[in-house]
Amino acid sequence: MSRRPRYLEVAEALREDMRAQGLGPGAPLPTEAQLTDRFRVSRFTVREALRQLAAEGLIRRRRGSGTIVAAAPALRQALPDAPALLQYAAHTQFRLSPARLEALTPATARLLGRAAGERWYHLRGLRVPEGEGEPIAVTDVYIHPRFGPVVDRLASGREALFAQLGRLAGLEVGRVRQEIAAVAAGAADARDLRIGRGTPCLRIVRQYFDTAGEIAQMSCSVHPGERFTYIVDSQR
Amino acid sequence: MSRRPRYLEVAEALREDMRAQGLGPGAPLPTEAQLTDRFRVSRFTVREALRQLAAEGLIRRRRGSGTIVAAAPALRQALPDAPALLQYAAHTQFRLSPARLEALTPATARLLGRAAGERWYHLRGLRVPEGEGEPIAVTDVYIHPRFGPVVDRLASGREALFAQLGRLAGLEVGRVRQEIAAVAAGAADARDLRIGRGTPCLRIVRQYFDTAGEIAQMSCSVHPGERFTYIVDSQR
DNA sequence: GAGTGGTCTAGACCACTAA
DNA sequence: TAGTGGTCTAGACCACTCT
Repeated sequence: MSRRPRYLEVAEALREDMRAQGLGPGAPLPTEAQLTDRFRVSRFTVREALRQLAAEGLIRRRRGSGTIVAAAPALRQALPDAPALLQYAAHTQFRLSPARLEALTPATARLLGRAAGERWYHLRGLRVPEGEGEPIAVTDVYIHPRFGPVVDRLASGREALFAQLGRLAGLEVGRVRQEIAAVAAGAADARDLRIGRGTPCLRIVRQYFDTAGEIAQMSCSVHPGERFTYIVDSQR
Repeated sequence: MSRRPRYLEVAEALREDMRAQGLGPGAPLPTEAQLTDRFRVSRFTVREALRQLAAEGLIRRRRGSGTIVAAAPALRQALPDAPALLQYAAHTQFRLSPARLEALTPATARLLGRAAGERWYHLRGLRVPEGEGEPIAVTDVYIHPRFGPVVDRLASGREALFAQLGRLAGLEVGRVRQEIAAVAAGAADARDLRIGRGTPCLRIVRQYFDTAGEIAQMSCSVHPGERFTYIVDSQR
């Protein structure tokens, strides 16, 4: 068996197919039987691959009817508990600007619930799908000055910034507070996201605290409404 | 084969186990081998059940190590009923239209993740501040037909519909799934909320399940962005 | 080394959809 | 009625964790 699970390779091949052939919403995908033939794998493996794509919101499946490309290829984020939060970067990349120590402007301070003039490391990042596609989010990240020794080693890529901070500075996440609102895209965000000004967006402001209760990082993400859906699943 | 998939029954039995035995975070669950013996099913069925629980965030699995109860999402305290979740609910009222049994339109069915043509009781409500002020949300509520005997006794007021259903029909909420997105206000919603068409809004689609895992109620709320913010506070 | 969960095969029957 | 995806069985080998 190869190092990478077969079903992930099949999923990747299907993603590439949809991209290359420019399949739009509603376009049919091959049936499971056709895929087992094409990839020379069992139905189990094909179904695992399709399950993966369905979980990503890329396809929809209906018994008796078939598999089609989903209406809105939106990224879906599930489960707001911290571990899942760190993992949702799975099929996306985060492109970072260099970090700079800056004073919070009054508007930013109000948004983040801090005092204006506080100094934080600030960087701006764009989250894009692996391969190709429209940006999914633009994020302003603020990192507490006590992490100064490691901020220059934060890298673009798949790993979440908070996970990198944990690895580099031995930080453990304790609590995450999120504030979700609908806003109209501003000028800078609209440009970076390649959308029109005023497009409805989800704005998610997060505050990360370590296990001692000290605030460590804050971020403000803006997601175009049609490219992102936030899902919470809770049990009593 | 029974009408209800075997793996859902296994999942439900395991949920009941965790509840009855009061298993806390980190407590080990039986191994897959033990569960195949106990329930007399194949490993596939056991794994589907465990996959279900993992997707709900109830358990965590690690190869070589075993399956344990997951750290509880801190969200849970906020979820028992909608008013506790929505901070403003204490000072608002909910004005209802009468419930009518209707077939889901294709668009609504897609939004709610159901099949078009399914028949549900439908009512539309407007949440307004006590005293005076602009509406805070407009909500379409869908109630499962099995509650037919009590839907006419649902009343406008401060008590959440789900709480009323619980009181009138002896229903207990088991799981709540919420899907949050940013959308532009449509014509009908804009009129009811007295905002302009295209105004950014938070759309929250909720699915309520009873303790047996059966879906009981669904709702779709639309909040003008500047009148509503959704806050999640999660603790590990 | 023993035991765990992760991946995978080759079958089978079923519920549902669409022609 | 033919074909789809959903469920399920009985096996197998593997990567990983713990002791």
